[in-house]
Amino acid sequence: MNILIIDDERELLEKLNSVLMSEHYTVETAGDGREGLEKVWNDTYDLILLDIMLPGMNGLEVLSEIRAAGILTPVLMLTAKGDIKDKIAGLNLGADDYLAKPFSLGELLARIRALLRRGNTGSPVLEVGGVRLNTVSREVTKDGEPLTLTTKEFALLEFLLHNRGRAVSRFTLAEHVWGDNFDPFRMSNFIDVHMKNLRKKLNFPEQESAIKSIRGFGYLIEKEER
Amino acid sequence: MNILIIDDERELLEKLNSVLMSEHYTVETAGDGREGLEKVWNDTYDLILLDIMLPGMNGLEVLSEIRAAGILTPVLMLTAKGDIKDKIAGLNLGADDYLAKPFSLGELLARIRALLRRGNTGSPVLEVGGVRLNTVSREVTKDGEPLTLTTKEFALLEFLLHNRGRAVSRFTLAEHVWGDNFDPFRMSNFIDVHMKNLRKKLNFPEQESAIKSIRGFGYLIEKEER
DNA sequence: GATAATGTTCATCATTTCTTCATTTTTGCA
DNA sequence: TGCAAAAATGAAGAAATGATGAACATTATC
Repeated sequence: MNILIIDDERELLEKLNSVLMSEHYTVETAGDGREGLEKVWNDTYDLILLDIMLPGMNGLEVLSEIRAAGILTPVLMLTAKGDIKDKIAGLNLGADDYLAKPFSLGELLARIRALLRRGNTGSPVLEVGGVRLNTVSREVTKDGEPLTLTTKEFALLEFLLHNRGRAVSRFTLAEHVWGDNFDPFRMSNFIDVHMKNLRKKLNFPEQESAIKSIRGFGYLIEKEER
Repeated sequence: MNILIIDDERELLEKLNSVLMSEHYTVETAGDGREGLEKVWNDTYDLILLDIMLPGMNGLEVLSEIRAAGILTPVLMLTAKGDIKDKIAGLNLGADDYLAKPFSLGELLARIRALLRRGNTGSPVLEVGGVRLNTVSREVTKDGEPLTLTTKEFALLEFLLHNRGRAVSRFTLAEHVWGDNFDPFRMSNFIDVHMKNLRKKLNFPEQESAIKSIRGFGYLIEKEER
């Protein structure tokens, strides 16, 4: 999961960055609204953390631009304490949640998880054909038996499950799972290799892998069990 | 997807033209309001980019004429920065979005995509005579039974369905489906071959192929089911 | 710092898909 | 009706894709 933080307080930025990284999110940062928007146009994020108080263009303006462009990525606004006016304005503009500074990291993480879960059942457990993936405890089981997935394998499976019924291109997969650290020009077949290993661990019967290949495009976990 | 740009700044016009072409849109341009309207009467577009500041007839007048004629094509207005008055006037006249100059190309593309997505039924499923093509999951079925299309077949069918009711030339087809990698001078009959294979898979009864041939031009999927 | 675990690159192979080409069929029109 | 251009077709070689095993590199863990 790829998160963009737009905030001008360097200290907070770095702290958030390291906490979110340790929670296995892929993180990018922007120090002001302009830079934030630039990133939003050029990349795909699963969540945006947006400070209202920003130099130059403020957070509400940034949000309004994002929504005007039809980008529906969930946005979690960070506001100064008690600034109810901003809160209301933000929600009207299409913010998905807000959090008053200072906030506890635990609360922030809880809200992030809630937003990332949205659109799904609301349960932190994603499932396909006997395989259950718990996004909170990060445990994966097949028919009750625990499986040990590596970080990348977990992230790939999680992303595919989040996008069930949607064919996901290799490029998108790389953007979300590898974030900034992938160079679209020097693409090798590392995604294929991880998929191979993942499939092997999931161990579905021949020709019935939960993860379908879409030739010339990418991968897909179907919406309905067959 | 067919886009009309009405703008008098030649430089901007050419830049937009080349960027949109490279994104596989079909683009036509007009240098003033008169010429723009002329094109609007004679062709069907999926989106119109309209500069407010035009010599002679201004953009708002053009927009008003278009809407007065009952043409509902989405219009994205281009305005000078901060010209709120124009913005409001434009939205009242039926503009669908506006963008202040100067703008980043990424932003423009994001808004275009947003508008084009709207224009359709909203559903990601395109259909013709029992064949359903899901643009999101990239699955295709005929009467409920899954069909396996190759990348090119899928792209061709998708493009024809997106342009239902419009005859599509071989050249346009090649531009959109093959993109950069096609050389208009070394044209062979590869499109015909793919169409043959596609038709065979869609397997419509004799003489009733969903895909009609337009002699000397290209192909067509009719607007209404017969 | 050694060892293990994980991630990435590389070469190979089977398979699918794309393109070309030669030939036949259809179509529009003189 | 007959002709020429365009389109459809079948077959075959060329190109591409994805799966895979294994080597190599990097990172984490003790």
